[in-house]
Amino acid sequence: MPVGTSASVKALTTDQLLHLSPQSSVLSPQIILNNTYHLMLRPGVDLLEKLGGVHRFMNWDRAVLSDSGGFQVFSLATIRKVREEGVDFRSHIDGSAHFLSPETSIDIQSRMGVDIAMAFDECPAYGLSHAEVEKSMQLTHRWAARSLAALPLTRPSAILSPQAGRGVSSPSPRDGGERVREAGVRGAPGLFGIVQGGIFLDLRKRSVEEIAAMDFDGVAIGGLSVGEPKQEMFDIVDFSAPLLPTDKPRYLMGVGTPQDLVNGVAAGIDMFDCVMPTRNARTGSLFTSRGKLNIKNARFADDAGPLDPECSCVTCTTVSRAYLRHLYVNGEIAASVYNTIHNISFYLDLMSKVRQAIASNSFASFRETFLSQQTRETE
RNA sequence: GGAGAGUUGGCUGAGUGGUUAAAAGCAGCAGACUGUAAAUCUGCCGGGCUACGCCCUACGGAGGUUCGAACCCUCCACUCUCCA
Repeated sequence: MPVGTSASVKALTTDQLLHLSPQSSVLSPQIILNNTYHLMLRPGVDLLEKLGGVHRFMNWDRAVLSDSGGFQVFSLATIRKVREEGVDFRSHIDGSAHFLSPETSIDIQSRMGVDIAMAFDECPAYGLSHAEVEKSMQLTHRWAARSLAALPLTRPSAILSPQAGRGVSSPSPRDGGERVREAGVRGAPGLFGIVQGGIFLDLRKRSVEEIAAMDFDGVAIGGLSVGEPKQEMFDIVDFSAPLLPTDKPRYLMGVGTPQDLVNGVAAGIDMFDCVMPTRNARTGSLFTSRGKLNIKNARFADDAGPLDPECSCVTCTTVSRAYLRHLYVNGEIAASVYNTIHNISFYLDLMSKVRQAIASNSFASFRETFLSQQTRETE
């Protein structure tokens, strides 16, 4: 899932995002991420609802998953106070006071009209003690139950998308049975629970059990890639993923590098989101079939070849490395556009290949080949 | 013709006796980026070494004062401004 925090995959128009490649339909994202925290502060949920929800707002007919704001409250480190009811915090934009709780977060996500909402969780910092993480995890569990209870049973009135009906599958009937996703109409969002527990395996196990027992549409592993060593992250993923329900999507939040995705899939993960492809694109770090490269390097100054000969995106099929370097070095806006188009394409292409490999029962060898290619020195 | 200001490392530009191989910015060369306060941040950036230290060359040129000069003095060269 490309990340589009403020209802925008940075550097790209919605149309550009839909047309990353003139040739390949694979290179076209089916879902993007939005962020409750950022959108509630600006432009505000009232406005978004009034304007028909995020889909209509950004002219995006495909799926949207919204982060609940829990992670931002943790990572922005502005003045905040976590209590049982929710979190008091100050806007990083103007310092104004705000409050997020399971109820308010779900309300906002529903009114934004997203397809998948995330439970409101607390993301503990790396380095906290077992006792501290346990306390935080238990709060996340209580908040998970409240998030689920806060989900509207009737679909939001203002959210009608012209070509919708592509929401998440698995319409597990709930009490009341009114949360039915009607064809052509965006219903209430699906809701994913989030597993926490820091780097402690016993806590992760308990968290998986608690979250899996609730009536979520999918389960996410949260609280990772927050500064812990990579090995520690994968110890948690390798341990937790197999414990997750087999009949629900599994989402590893905030991860990661191309290698991380492949390793995550190996562990049993279905979904990922990460700012890496888009942010790195804007800082000149590009992913290719032969490993990562920095387009500003002098060695690309006269390189007339395509960025990645194996890629069919707009960037790789129309301009040279030399031109991309020139744009970057000159600070041209087009550099961010071309680079973002490519990096997202690379990630989408990678996941497409992963799906094919799984379908043809050859994922293990695919993984081995891919990891060796990526670690090879870029020419 | 007269009066004044200036010449600093690739560029712009601080510095006016020692802590100056010389601020800062730019350019250049690398690196980082993992549920996006990021078109951002970090490092290197005269040369050479048997490098956590030493040597050489450097603030227009030449000479001088001084224990010590980019900084003070003399002459020369060049640039700019103003007045006739």
